[in-house]
Amino acid sequence: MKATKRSKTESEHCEDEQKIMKPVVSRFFVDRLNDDFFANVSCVNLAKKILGKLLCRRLESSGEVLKGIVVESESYLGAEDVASHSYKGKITARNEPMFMKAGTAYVYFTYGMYHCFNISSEGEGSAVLIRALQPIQGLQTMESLRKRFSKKANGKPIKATHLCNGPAKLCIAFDICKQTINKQDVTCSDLIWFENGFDVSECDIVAAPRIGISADEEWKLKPLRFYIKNNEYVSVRNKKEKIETNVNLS
DNA sequence: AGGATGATAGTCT
DNA sequence: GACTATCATCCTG
Repeated sequence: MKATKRSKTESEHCEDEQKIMKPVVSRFFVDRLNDDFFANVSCVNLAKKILGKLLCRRLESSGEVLKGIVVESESYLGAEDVASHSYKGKITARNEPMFMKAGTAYVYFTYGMYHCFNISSEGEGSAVLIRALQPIQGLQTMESLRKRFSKKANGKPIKATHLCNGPAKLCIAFDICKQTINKQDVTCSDLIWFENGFDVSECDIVAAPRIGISADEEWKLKPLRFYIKNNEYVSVRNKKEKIETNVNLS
């Protein structure tokens, strides 16, 4: 295993970020998903069709591009969704990106130390939470970012299946934080974007209840979580799903 | 392989 | 002051 060259503190990292304005290399974006992909699609359908697509992240410090296949997502709807930050149509400083143009990144901070990454969608206050990725490019950097975060620094390697199998884990592995990524437009940002990856047929999409919802019984059970059937990279907590209902796309 | 628990601070009431 | 769209760690088996 090669040694990592990253050893910057958080503050140095942020300084670099402001200094470095690297030219955008067009070949990065040949397969980028644009407004055609994000607009005019319901939140639920966006959550489904983003499965198999590539989440791409260019690190400001090194210019390295990390990539991972989206294998798990969740829909958070607008005013009617008890589990959504936009419940009752409330707009706050935090959830503002949920109300912005479809394709806007919504990064929020939770549990005192973690970030979660969403994409706003059509539908007032709706967004899609990216819950898990199958990493395909830059795994070594992802691993060092994960290890840097959990300062414990026991040298144990992290298995590829455990690198991005959770909403906060993928944010750590992709260096996604509120300060740099929140409100980025993924259709034109050079820090974060999506690319065409693999077409996932409808019969390979599983719908299930969302994770970590404690509020309302009805909304807790709604099948608004989607993942690629039998994929090894979905978040660990949910491999014990008992009910796997195939979804009808249309 | 899986259950229990503590960490830790932004956000909202 | 209460509650997190969670995770790493420390157990048990």
